[in-house]
Amino acid sequence: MTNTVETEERIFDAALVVFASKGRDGARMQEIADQAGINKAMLHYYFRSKDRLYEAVFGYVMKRFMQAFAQETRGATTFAEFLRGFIDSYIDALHANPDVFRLMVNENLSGGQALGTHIGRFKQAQEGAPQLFVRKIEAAVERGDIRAVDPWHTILTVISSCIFFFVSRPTVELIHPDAQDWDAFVKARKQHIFDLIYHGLQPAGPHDTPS
Amino acid sequence: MTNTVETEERIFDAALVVFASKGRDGARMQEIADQAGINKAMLHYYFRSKDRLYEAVFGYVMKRFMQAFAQETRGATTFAEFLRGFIDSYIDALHANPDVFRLMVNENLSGGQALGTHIGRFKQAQEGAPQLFVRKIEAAVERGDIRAVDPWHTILTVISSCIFFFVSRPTVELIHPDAQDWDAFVKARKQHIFDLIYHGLQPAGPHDTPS
DNA sequence: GTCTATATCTCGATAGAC
DNA sequence: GTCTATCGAGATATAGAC
Repeated sequence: MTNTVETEERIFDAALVVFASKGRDGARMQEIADQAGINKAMLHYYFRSKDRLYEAVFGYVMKRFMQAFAQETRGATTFAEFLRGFIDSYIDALHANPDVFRLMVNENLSGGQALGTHIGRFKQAQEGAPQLFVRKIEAAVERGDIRAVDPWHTILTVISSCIFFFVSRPTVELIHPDAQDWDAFVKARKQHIFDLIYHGLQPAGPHDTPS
Repeated sequence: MTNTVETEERIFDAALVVFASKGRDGARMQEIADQAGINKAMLHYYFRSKDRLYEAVFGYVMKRFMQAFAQETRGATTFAEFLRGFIDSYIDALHANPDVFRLMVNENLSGGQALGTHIGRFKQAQEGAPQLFVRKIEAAVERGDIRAVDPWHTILTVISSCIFFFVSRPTVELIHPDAQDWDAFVKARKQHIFDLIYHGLQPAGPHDTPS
């Protein structure tokens, strides 16, 4: 009777949070219902089963994951601008919706069987796939802007540096001195990652670093 | 009657694998028993409950995690040697026992409440803690061997680069062209991480990179 | 569409024979 | 110490009133 779309979204958002934290098997339907502020029976009314709910949420996660790659960095003229734009928008996406990426990691930890279906489109996606990043690096190498590095390993290192501290946030907050103010920490981390990677890619010899 | 130590170890190893994959709540005692090749009742005979079994396994994981930091790199004279030694031994530890680190990540994803107990010793551990790494960086900065960087962010970036590809192995194998031969990939990744980070830390101006 | 009540099954844990 | 059998709590899922 009441707004059906809104309830479905509430369920969906709640499910994302719980699945991201506990995983497909560890999640409890009751906890999802509580988090959504509705009754347990509604979960089955909107999504038939726990598995179907998970599949729906995971499909959304894969879409967001691909979009995070495709963030608009085409305005960039120099490689430095491109790299900064990529890191900034990728971390912004993580900061705005960390559970999207936590769920991806959780799925990987438990074997990643749900990946198979979605990863196909991922590989052949026109723009926005890792291929875009790889081509940018290869072009910059040819131009002599950066050293000759393996582009696949490079993108993996960038992604790792961007995602991992969100995934292990509890440990980071316990160990890292500055992580109490999380927003400030995230901002500082953006700067650090760009700075370190950009320097790491510079050709040997004298060079300046963009701010 | 038969070798009690061996059975306990079998259970322990099996529990590590299953907990690392499914997490504390997602893991099933039946699956652990199957993996260990023994009966379900034995789990409760050796460890009273699922929670106690988890605590035992997680305590072991924390110990190994700390030890991975403390890998012997004191023979290193130059900063380059130290960095390479750290990356190599850290990735070796991961390669030999990936589930140790997967469980750590899983615990973090589900809130990391089990961390509190163990992280205390971790912070005040004499040698082998991140502090060792941080001091090495600070010393190298003072000597002018490397640029002035935030040591905490730097170690976090190194650790991220070393751990993350193990954690998301299923995705990496699907996307990354060279990851089919995992052992070779791990070896190549060691080299890449050292190369990129080391260059990233070099002072601006002419410099050579150790092989 | 939303709730209560309940059916059905799975899982953690125990009892007891050997 | 190791197994089989089973109990009881808690989970998913459904039925049915409103």
